[in-house]
Amino acid sequence: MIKKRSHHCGLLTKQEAGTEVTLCGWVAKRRDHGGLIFIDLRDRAGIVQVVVAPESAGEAFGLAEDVRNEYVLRVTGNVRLRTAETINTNIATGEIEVVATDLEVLNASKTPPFYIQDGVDVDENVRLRYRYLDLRRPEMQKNLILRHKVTKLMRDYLDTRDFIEVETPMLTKSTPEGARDYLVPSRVNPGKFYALPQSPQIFKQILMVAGMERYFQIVRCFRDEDLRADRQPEFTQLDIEMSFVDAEDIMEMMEGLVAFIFKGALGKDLVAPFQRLTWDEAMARYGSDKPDLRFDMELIDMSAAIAGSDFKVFNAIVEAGGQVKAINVKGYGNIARRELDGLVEFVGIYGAKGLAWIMVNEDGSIKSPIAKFFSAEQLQAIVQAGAAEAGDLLLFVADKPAIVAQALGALRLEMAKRRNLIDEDKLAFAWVVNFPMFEYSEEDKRYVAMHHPFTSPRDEDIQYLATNPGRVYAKAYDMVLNGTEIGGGSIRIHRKEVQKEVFSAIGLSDEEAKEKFGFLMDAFEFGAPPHGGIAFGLDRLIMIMAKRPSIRDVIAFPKTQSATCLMTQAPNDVDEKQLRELHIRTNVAKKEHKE
RNA sequence: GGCCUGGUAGUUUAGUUGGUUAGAAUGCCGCCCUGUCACGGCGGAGGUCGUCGGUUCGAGUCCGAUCCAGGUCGCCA
Repeated sequence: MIKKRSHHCGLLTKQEAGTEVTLCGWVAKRRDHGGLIFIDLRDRAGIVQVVVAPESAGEAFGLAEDVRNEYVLRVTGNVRLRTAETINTNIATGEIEVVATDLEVLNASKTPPFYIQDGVDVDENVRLRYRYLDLRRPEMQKNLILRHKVTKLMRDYLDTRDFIEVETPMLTKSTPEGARDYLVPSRVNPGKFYALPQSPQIFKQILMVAGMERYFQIVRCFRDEDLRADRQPEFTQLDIEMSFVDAEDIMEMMEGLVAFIFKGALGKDLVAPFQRLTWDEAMARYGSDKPDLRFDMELIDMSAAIAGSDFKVFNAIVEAGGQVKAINVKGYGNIARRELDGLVEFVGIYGAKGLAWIMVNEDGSIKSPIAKFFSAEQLQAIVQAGAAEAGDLLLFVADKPAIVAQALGALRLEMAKRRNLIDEDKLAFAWVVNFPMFEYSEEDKRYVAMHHPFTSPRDEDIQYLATNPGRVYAKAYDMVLNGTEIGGGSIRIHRKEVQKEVFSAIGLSDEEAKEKFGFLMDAFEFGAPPHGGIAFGLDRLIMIMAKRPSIRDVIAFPKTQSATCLMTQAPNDVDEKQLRELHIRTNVAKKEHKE
């Protein structure tokens, strides 16, 4: 007799012993002893052992003999306590088993290309092609469930604080400033294109003008740029905007949100407020605007210690406005020469032309190819500045400040990994505040907005907008967790004059500004409230919470590094007819690539 | 666009200075097995060595090109 599912496999306990249950799930494993068959049956909740024996199961036994991995079964049977010798402590339901009385094969399955279990080491090609099997693995299901929990907690937290979730358009206007847009041709407007949003930035600001006061949206965003472990062409943001607040109000609200999420989803208590670092300080001490604060190894400025030496290389760089900085890799004075050569190459990736080193031997003597350029006193000063003790290794980069920061910042992370200094259980939150408003683009020969051009300059810096954009700092803040930027936002400009000055500072003429953002400028003339907000990268946040190395593991159907989907084969060729309707002709030779 | 790593049975992989029939584990198939949970025993099938071209008497191995995946620099307001 066919019965409806009564329980989940993974949730059965000793409580159910002696009762009849009906389970539905997939065959994780079959162990056939000839006259007795064990089936590990798996559903979303977990695994339970089903025992099929001729004396209790009758005709079900015959069916069980032909069952294979990943067959879909419905099993009715009686829950029984296992005898002491047969208890399996490795699974949650190991103290019980289900003695089948009836079994129905709901569907057969081909032999899967890989094991449906955790910790499998399978090529990403195969995992992505058979994503539905990859997602059937418990750890992947756990990731998606965690993601669901987090977005629910976000909605709960924001709802109780009077935020309104509003949807903004997916088909919107291209704004070439910033990342490349994904474009969508318009059939009814020949030759014209929509852009998929890089973020709902302008819409959420307009929602503030509209008087929503507190807005949020869990929203897909699109950027047509190269992919990374933590970058996908479509990704999800928790987008937030508030009126009548300052930066502190927003940061405080977001600390509360993050604490609520970590408590609710992982049971972890966070200590707020988080550490605050100015951008200048973060760059100086860690060489990064998203420092990993789970370990120390700060960058040390050696300019004073090396002053007056005979080392022409260092002197020339300092005279040209450069820096000499170092990190102290504790206890690594015994590094192999070969590895040291590798480090020179490593910093080269980031534009550093060299890497100098000083080892402090166990007897306190110095070993270094640059030691000869310094007097004994100078060497002593360098060792002291670097707080180097016997057995330590000092690594120096001398270059323009940006390159020193980049190279030494990356080297700091690399050495921490090699020295195993990173506590994977640690959660190091911080705010990086006071970003520069602009950075100079060598490529475009002009200043560009570091955050985005709607970010408000600090009040005291507005006076320099026209004369010296380089010294203007912004009311911008990033939330950093374990060296990853998980959120970034700012107080916005709500006055038209200031917005105009900012546009002009980045070389945007009145006409261009009007053409690109005229509707925003117009809106600002109708009582725009002071406002600000933030956007969190949901994928990155979940990635860290799930302790995964890539956001691909927390996105159900991610793209490969070349932005394709191995399961659906997107993107693909389309019919001539479709292109004609869209008034589009490509200049790519047919069948030139891809098969 | 640059640099780096990898591509060998379904899967994970070994493969030496180029040399006979490309080896293992696991999975799969068949037979046996009533307390296993990485079940066990016996037997078996399964490979265009990513693709194309070149060097060579001979290429999984060397060279060139190319495709795919991953990492990374640039890029990502």
